[in-house]
Formats: sequence, structure tokens, C-alpha cells
Amino acid sequence: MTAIETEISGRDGSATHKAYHRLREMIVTGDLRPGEKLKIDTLRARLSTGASPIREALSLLTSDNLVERIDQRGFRAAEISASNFTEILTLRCTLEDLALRESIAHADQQWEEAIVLAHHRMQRAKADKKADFEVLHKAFHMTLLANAPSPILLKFCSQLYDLNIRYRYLAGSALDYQKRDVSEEHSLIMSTAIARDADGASASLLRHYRMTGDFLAGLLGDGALG
Amino acid sequence: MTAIETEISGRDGSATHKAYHRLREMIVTGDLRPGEKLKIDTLRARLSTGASPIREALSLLTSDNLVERIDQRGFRAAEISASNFTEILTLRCTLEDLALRESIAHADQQWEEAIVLAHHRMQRAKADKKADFEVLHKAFHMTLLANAPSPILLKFCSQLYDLNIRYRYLAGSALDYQKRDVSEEHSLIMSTAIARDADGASASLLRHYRMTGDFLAGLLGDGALG
DNA sequence: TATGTTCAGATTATCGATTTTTTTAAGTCT
DNA sequence: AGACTTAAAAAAATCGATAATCTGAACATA
Repeated sequence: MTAIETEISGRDGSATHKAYHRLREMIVTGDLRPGEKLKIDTLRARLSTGASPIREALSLLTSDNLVERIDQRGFRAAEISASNFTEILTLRCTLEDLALRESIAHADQQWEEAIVLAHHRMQRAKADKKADFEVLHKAFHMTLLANAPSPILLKFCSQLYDLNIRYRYLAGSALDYQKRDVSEEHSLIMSTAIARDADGASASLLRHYRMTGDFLAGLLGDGALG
Repeated sequence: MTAIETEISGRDGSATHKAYHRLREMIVTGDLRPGEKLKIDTLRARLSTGASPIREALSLLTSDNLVERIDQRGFRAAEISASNFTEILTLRCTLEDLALRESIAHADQQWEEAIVLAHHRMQRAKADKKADFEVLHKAFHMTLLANAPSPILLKFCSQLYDLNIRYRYLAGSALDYQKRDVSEEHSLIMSTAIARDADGASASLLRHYRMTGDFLAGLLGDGALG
């Protein structure tokens, strides 16, 4: 079977893979609430698949810190807390700072162009109010780091990104963080990165994260979430 | 059933748990070589358990970067490389530095005593040439960090520790890293940590890692491993 | 000779059923 | 009533079997 035929037949990965991505999305977007019991049978019915793929997907999500495993009592969606959020924010700032500097240190034309492209796609999606804005927003941020020759570090950053964005979803898209001039911030990050200005890029990136972070931390402190 | 009864009855977790720990150990110690194909059926027979626990254990190990999943072709033990080793060492230095400083910042008597105890147990095991030296060595290092109020960071450190120690096992215990005066280094780390000397503790910890690291990196460069 | 194709054997992924464990709720005793 | 036991129901963990997929060798083709 060729790649094209594969595409047509819709076999875009195993049942486990699909369940993994679907469940991850449901947890990150808050469709499955923090602390909620994740019953195999319920999920099996909801995603119309077997129990094995669900179990395996939940296992994988456990290691992403999105699902907690309780001894012999199954799984639940990870809890949220102010301290957890603060930890994520702090770690993210440390690790992304590291990754961004490494990425810039290995800058080349290809990377530069990838950033411009990712930025454009994100802007376009935002203007069109496309649903895939969030996907492209993550892609933009990961592209900034992608040149760091450090796959483990990038994996950590990706995980932390997802843990963080979950809080944003839980705060509700109503609390539209886009009201702030995020576009301006993104542009600044892009231009400093492309200019190989490591200090400038890092500073603007961390400011970007901390502004959103402080905002969400405030909500958490008020008990507005959960 | 109380915790003590559980202990006695030997029911120390599910089949998946046991398989997970056993497989992790086999990979870390090099019993399963880097890149080796991990066939479900072979492992099932070897650990005398079912296929489901094996699959689930391998899934979990995937997220620890100890096992790689190949599309629809099963699992294999993670590959090793000089760049991978360097990355682990670098990340470890960064993250443990962070964790150690946080740990010291939250120092209290209980933590102090835990360190002394962990250190003593490790020394004792080493003198007796006990097989559990490695377990206690890890325990000592993790205890140093354990006071950092940052579970995700500690998890990362634990993962990186295991990834790193794997290289040491692969280099062979023949290349006894204990020939160096590691005891002296451990003592220095302990005393500086207990003295709440964050800079001193961090410096001695990182020196400890880098010395072992440089030694192993040399071996890797010569192609003595793999 | 190099390239592509087919087919058996091996292996993985998934399913349905069984076993074990936990939870719930009712009943019993003090 | 409150605490303890026991029985039934629910759920998770595991197993055995089946379906889907991959691998590699033998063969055909250019």
C-alpha cells in the first residue's frame, strides 16, 4: 500500500495513536475536567474503540503528566492547582530560555525561514478566527526552539507547553488573552530571534509567558478555576 | 488490608508495575542492549507474565526515553550516542542545579537528617559491596533535591539520572568509577548542602557529574561502547 | 544485474471474555 | 446509633484468540 492509498483509506495511525491524540485534546481543552475519573468503558464508548487502545493511551498520557494513575483503581485527569501552575511557568521559563539560546546559537537560514512561515500561518489563522489557531500557536513557539540540538529538552518544552495551555483553556476562551496585544509580542520575539539576538529574544519570550502567567495565576488564586 | 499486610503478602503492585520495574532495570543495566528489538512474546516468556502487562510497561518506558516505539513495528530499547549522552549531562547539570538550590532554599531539619541517613546507607552499601549500592546512590542524589517544591522538576531529574546511569552500566562496572575518590566528593556535596551553602553545593555536585561525564564521553568517542 | 512483485512466516495490534480487585450497600451485632 | 462484617455490583487488570501488518526470501520482469 502506497502512502497515498494509506491517506485515502484514512488509516492515519493505529487506534492507540488516535485515542492518544483525542484524549490528550479532551484533557487539554478541559472537555475532561481536572480530577475527573476516566473510566475505560465510558471512554471506549465515547471514542468508539476498544479497551486496549484506551488503556494504552491513558498510560502514555500518564507520562505527560496529564493523567494520573491510581494503583489498581484506574485513571483520572490530572488535578490542577496554583502551585502546579506556578511550577509549570517557572520550569517553562528556565527550559525555554535554555532551548531558545541553543536554537539561536545554531541559527541558519532554513530555521529563519521556518520561523517566518510559522509566524505567518499563526497570524493568518488568528485573523480568520480559525479553530486551528492554537495548534499553529504551539507550532510557532516550538519552531523557535526547534534548532536546539537537544531532543529531550524539546520534548520537555513541548510537554510543559501543553500543561500550561490547559490552564488557559480552563480559564475559558472568554477571558480572551488575545485582547492583550499578543501580536506585537510575537512579532518582537520573531524579529529578535531572527536577528540572532539571544538576550533580546529570551527576554521578550519570557515576558510573553509571564504576562499570560501572572494573569492566569491571579484567576487561580481567586479560586475562579476548578 | 493494611500496608504492612500488603508488604508481607508480597503483592507489591500489579503485573504491569512489576514488568515496568523489571524491564526498566534490564534496560538501564544493559541486560537489554541499546537498539535491541523488544519482542512482546520473548519478554512475556522471560518475565513469565501476559502480553498486556508487557505492552503497557513498554508504553510507559517509551515516555521515559528508555524505549522507542516504531510505528506499527513494536518496540526497541533506546539507542545510545555521544550526542545523546552529552545532552543528558548538560540537562542534568542545569536541572539539578536548579533543583538543588530550591531544595536548599527550603531546607529544614527533617531534610538535613534525611540526607545524612541516605549518605550513610550509601556508604555502608559501598563498603559491604552490596548489590543495592546503585539504588542507594540514586536515593542519596534524589534526597538532596527532594526538598524542592517542584514535583515535575524532580521527575525530570529522576528520568535523567536513569538515562545517565545507563551509560555507566554500559561502560561496564569493570571501568570502576569508584576508583576515583567519589566518597570524598559525596561528603563534600553533603556537607555543603547541609550548611545551606547553595553555591558550594551546586559547584561540588556539578563537578561530581562532569568528572564522571567527561570520562564516559571519552569512552563513547572512542567507540568503546555500543 | 537491478528492480519490482508475491507469498508464507513472524510479529504486532486489537478485540472479547475471564479473573481479580475495588466500591457500594445492606445487614448484623454491640 | 455507630462500627463491623458480608454480599452483590461495578470496574480494572489480565488473558487467550483473532485480525492486521510487516519482513524477507523466492521468483518474475525488464
